[in-house]
Amino acid sequence: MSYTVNKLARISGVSARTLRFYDEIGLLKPAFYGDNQYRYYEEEQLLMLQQILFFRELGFPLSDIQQILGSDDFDKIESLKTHKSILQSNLEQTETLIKTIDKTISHIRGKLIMRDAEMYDGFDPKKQQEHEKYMLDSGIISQQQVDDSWNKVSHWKKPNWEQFQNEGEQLNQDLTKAMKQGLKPESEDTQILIQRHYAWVNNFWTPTKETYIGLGKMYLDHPDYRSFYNKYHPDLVEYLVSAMNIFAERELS
Amino acid sequence: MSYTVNKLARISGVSARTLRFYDEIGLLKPAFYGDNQYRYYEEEQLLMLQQILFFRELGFPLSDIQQILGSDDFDKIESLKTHKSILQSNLEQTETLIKTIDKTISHIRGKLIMRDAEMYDGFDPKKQQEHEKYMLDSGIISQQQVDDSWNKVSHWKKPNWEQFQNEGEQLNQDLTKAMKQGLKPESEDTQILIQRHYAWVNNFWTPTKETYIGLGKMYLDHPDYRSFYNKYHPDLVEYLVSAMNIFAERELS
DNA sequence: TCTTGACCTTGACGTTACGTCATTTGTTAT
DNA sequence: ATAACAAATGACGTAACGTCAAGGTCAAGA
Repeated sequence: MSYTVNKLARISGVSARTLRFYDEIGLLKPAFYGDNQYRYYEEEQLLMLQQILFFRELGFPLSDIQQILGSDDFDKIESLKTHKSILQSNLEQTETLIKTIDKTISHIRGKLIMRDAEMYDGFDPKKQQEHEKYMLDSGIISQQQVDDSWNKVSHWKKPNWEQFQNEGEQLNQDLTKAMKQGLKPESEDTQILIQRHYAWVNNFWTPTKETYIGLGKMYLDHPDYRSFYNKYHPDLVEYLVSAMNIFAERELS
Repeated sequence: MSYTVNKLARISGVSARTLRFYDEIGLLKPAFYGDNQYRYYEEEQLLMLQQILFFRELGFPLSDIQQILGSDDFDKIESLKTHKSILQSNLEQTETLIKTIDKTISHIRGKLIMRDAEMYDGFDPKKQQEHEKYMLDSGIISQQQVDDSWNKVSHWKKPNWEQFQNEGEQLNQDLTKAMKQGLKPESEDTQILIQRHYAWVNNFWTPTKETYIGLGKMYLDHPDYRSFYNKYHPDLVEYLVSAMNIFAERELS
């Protein structure tokens, strides 16, 4: 019962090219060649091949496998031991690489959060921290909420940020338009816009009646926010905040 | 301050060939080429190179590095994440490989111990077990000592075994010679040989006066041992055992 | 000015373990 | 006989450089 290349390839799971290559480098010679130069393998070669594949899966280079299969059991054990220690140092190596990757990811994320924190409202990270401090000190939000908020956005992807910024931009434009049209802050249309504002803020945290009013107060108190909203219209902050107060009284608790 | 290839190579720790290669594949072009075709790099390229090397150490292929360095931080994080998961599956893979190696080592060791157990005294493993049983039953050694003995030899390397066998062979020949010369078992020369026998047995376990005598008794009782020593001389067993008894009485306790 | 030695250049082949053609010859089935 | 299939050889491609080889360039001393 002799196997031809493709038959042996199929039953052993390697390619015919591989068998030809092993023949070429002298790792596994066929049992004999036919008059047609065809390679014919037998059981013995099949067993040999299985040994080869075993060591190959362990990651031994073919040259080592050659020498290992020609050596006795003592030397096999030695080879296995040294190979094992190589694998073990690979393990450690890979573990530190993974740690490095983790550190790099959080580093980049830190940069990104800073950058985006600046981008979405036009304030630089230091000012952002001031605002946080203000909100903490004035009891608008708790430290826990600050942390939750950062955790929330740190998982955001690019599209999230873009959508978030677009929503904010659109909202402010719509508010400006409503104000210019002379709509009262308590008007239904404006309140619908404030509903959108509330939902928008929910991207970070969920204000209560009290803290939503506090947020409005911060808009008024802080020159950074004033100048931000002044880009749309000088009266926009007051308009927005009074509408927010009405919304808070009517809808929040 | 422009660096030439070798200078940049030295300060960055890569080879000049590597820099030329990176230029070739467009990964890191020099700041400019001189009229002499020399490559000149500047700080910017040094920083770039350090980025490249960072990702290279993480195991990224150069083609990926190209694309990563051209992408923004979001995509970098994504690349790092996917690379991390690749590394993690490598970890698992390697761990199972190590386990496989361990299993293979102990498998081969098992075979070896069997084979060597046969080789060193010419008995096959089953008979060896009989002898162990005999020695256990007759109180020559304890189960603990049997285990210790196997543990001892299972760490042996090829040279150990060869030396051990050579020592035994030499000792038996010397004993035969002494016997043929008409030396009495209690003669000093013969007792020195027995001293060697005692030391030889110590390769496995440390007999007491009583157990050393028991071992001699086994040599006499067991046909396997008789036929083993008969290869040297039909009277060798009796000669050896009586010398062992004298040694035990005089030297052991 | 000439030479020397250090430094630079561009090839081009070698490495690992095959994959993937292209081309040709051999076998088998209809 | 002819088509379809199987096997052969040969050669190039892969990744990331290492390692020559052969030849230009630069700074410095004689």
